[in-house]
Amino acid sequence: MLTQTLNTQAINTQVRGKIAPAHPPAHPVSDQFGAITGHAGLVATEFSYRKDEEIYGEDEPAEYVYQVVSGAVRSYKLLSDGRRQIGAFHLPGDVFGLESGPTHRLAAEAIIDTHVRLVKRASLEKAAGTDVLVARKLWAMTAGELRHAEDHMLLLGRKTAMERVATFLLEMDRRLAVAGMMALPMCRRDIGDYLGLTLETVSRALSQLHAQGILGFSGARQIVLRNRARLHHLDA
Amino acid sequence: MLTQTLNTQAINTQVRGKIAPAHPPAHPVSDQFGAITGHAGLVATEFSYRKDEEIYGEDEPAEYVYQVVSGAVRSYKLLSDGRRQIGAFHLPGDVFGLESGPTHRLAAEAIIDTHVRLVKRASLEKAAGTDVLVARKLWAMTAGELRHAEDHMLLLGRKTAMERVATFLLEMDRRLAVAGMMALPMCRRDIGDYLGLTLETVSRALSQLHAQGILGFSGARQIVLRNRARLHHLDA
DNA sequence: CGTCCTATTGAATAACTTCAAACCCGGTGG
DNA sequence: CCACCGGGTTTGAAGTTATTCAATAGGACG
Repeated sequence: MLTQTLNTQAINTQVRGKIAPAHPPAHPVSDQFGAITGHAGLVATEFSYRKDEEIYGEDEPAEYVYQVVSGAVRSYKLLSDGRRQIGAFHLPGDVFGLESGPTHRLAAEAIIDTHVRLVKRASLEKAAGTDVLVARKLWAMTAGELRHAEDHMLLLGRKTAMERVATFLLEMDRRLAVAGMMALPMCRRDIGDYLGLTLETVSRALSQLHAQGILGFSGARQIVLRNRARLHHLDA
Repeated sequence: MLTQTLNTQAINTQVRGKIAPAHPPAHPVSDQFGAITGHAGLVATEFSYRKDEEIYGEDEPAEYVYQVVSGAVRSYKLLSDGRRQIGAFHLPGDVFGLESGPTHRLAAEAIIDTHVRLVKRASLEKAAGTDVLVARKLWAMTAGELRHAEDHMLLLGRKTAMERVATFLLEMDRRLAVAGMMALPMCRRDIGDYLGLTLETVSRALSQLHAQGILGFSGARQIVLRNRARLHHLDA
């Protein structure tokens, strides 16, 4: 597939190794899969998805649990008329698709060409049934997702457009900044659908932050934060 | 305390029994505490909170896990300037305050006079460490909260005011309707802070639904749904 | 070097909020 | 028993924020 070779980020990561991107995120990834697979001797498979390819659909049976090796994934829900709410972005190291019940409650798509590792949900269930530490880890991962969702409800329900964009920039800075610069894998529409805004409103907020010198661009998706303190202040 | 006897809902439930309200909600409550305490022989204490009393604060150590016996509880986050997002309402039978980590990430307050049962978090942790079924149940409860949060993100990020109110009414109808009527324990401001709207917008939406004959009032907080199909249609 | 997709910017519009006043009802006290 | 509070709710009018519709600009890639 030529499309894969078009994405330099995916190539680089794949060439370098199994999981860790070239520059490990500041965020504590600590190999969440390893904590499980190491313990229970589970078999992890690798797989790739092309840009915009669906990984699983909403309400599909949850057969696998995934970890992003390289690339990026969006998890989302749709309304009948096409309005979309992205609940989370999954970046290298992140686990996604983990369910306690039988089905995926959000759909997942690759934002860019993406490599994942995956294990069968059933084998995790089995491991959790015999190993209390595995069970504890699964709970902790779901609880981590819940915390993010709770923070995001506050953003969606009560923050202004500028506050939402500021929060987003700080989150992405924390999760994927390399040498003070972040390479956003997602487009403005994705950001808008994550923040409950239109793509135009996101663009206007970013332009305003740029005009105030709070951030710098080198291409629309390459952003440098020049003043995190002011961004925190805008975050409310 | 006279205040307690003023709330008929609380009285009725307390008189009838420990947990189940007179008319069990369609929603599967199935005594979530019992599934744990029965298994591990944990000691549950009872406690009461008066209207608007704080049960725990945001970021407080999570010492207990609670179950509503009667009354109602709101879980919420605040921004520094006082804007509030209610993440969930907890009604009789619901478990709340369950954390995988060390602290409560939302604050909780009694909406009306409320009775709870509670168990020490540490004893649950201990039980989960020896009994895989308990561990599995705790995970499932957190996963249930996550599902609700994911649905609510869609509402907060992408639904219109009318759609939000319609969703709210259907949720409350499902969870606390008795003989086709629901007695809302919370005020319009609470509803607004749950739906990411102002109390005035909530009131206007309810008035409009009333004018269209979709619901009936007998007092501002006693609502009868007269046409669930049309409400579902408005929900998008 | 052109093409296509994405992003930016502008202007008009719509939805919701804000501010304000009136109303309603449950509870209190005369 | 009734009048009166007072918090909560409804309704109205003006204002604000974000959306929508439209056009231009920018970049990556062939």
